[in-house]
Amino acid sequence: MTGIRKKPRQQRSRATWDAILEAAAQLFGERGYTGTTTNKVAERAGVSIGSLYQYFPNKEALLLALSEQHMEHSGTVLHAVFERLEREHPGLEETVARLVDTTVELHRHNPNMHRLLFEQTPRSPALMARFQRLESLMAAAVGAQLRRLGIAGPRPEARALLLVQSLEAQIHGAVLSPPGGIDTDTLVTEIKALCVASLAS
Amino acid sequence: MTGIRKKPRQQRSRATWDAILEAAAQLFGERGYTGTTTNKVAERAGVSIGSLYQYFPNKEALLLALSEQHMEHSGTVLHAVFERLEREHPGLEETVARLVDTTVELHRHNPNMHRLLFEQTPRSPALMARFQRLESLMAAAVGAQLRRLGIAGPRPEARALLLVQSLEAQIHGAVLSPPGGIDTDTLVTEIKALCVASLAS
DNA sequence: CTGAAATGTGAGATTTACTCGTGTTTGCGT
DNA sequence: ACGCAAACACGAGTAAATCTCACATTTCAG
Repeated sequence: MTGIRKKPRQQRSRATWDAILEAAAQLFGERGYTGTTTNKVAERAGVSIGSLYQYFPNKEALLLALSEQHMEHSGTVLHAVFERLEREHPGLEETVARLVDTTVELHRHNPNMHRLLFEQTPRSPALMARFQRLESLMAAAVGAQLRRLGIAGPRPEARALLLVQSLEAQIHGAVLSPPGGIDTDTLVTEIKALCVASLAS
Repeated sequence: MTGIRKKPRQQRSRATWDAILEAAAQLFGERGYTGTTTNKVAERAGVSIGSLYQYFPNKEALLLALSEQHMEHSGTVLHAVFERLEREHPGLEETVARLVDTTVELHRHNPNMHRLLFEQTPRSPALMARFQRLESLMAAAVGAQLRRLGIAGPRPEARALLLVQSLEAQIHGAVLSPPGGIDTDTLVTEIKALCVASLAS
């Protein structure tokens, strides 16, 4: 049901594993999740359908593996930003700006994958669990920044979690569903302003 | 592709129409969207599979019809709240409190339907369009409140839209995915506080 | 070289969304 | 009351997709 059926032990199988995921990423991006069939994924990857099911127990497992890669990347990038914040101790405005800007970049970098994971996909419990885990990590890091800036308030964890959820939703909307009449940059500026205002007691 | 294939003209057919949607709501709630089959929906509704497809051109149409009902209800409730705000002109804090509380109630009222529409479902273009339309209406109404309170800022539409997205995400998370260690009421209180702070210039 | 484990194969079993030809009920003009 | 056209209901059957399984091929340690 979840994740991977068998881990590759030889390079040969690692290659087919990669080929399958690469083909899945391409086809999901081109035709959407429901629009791609496992047979077509196997075909484009140049392997038999049997090989696909040797490594991924079902279609959703392909999506989960892709989400794993994507979230790992996002986690790494954000981790670097938080480390730099710990080193340089910038003020509130600069801190918010850096976090918002990198999150915007993460959304801009591969919009298809983002749309795939957060819009076109039936969010299974497994996928939701992965997402919430990343959200928790982010909230913890944001909470640390709030404490550093002395604006953690009476409930640091709650405040941090809400900020993470808010920014995620706002940035996702601003980058991926640019609404009529307002351009993305305007929205990003306003996002930063609102966030700073809500914290500057 | 979209919506309804044939509108009922006799009471008899109206009854089967209702039975089908009721069965769909139950099964979607119990087994999720991908976990329920149209055949099972027809079976539980006590009608033949042919009858189902007489009224709903495909599986997704069931979901769309359900979302229609749900959003119509939400729209009505929120419309009433905004009308009352126009009449009574409460201050910022009270305005935010009323909007947050009713949104929380809407989420609490039928969590399964909410989860269904916003988590378990592949968000088709049709569904996304409906959702964004509701979001736009909300943003317009919130914008009017901001102007009334004299806190619209330089870009009222942008600010209103961001507030709507933020509140939706935060409340959705607080009510439907109560995170470990923090209870819903604490989160709701903090949501109001953050929202008011971000607007009290 | 050899055998066992790992990897690869693809026909087909199973499931599911959806169609279509046919039968039944309802409303209505006469 | 009668008949008839339109609305409604039916369910076996079709096409297409997911996933299995019995067997073939490759790799590699000893």
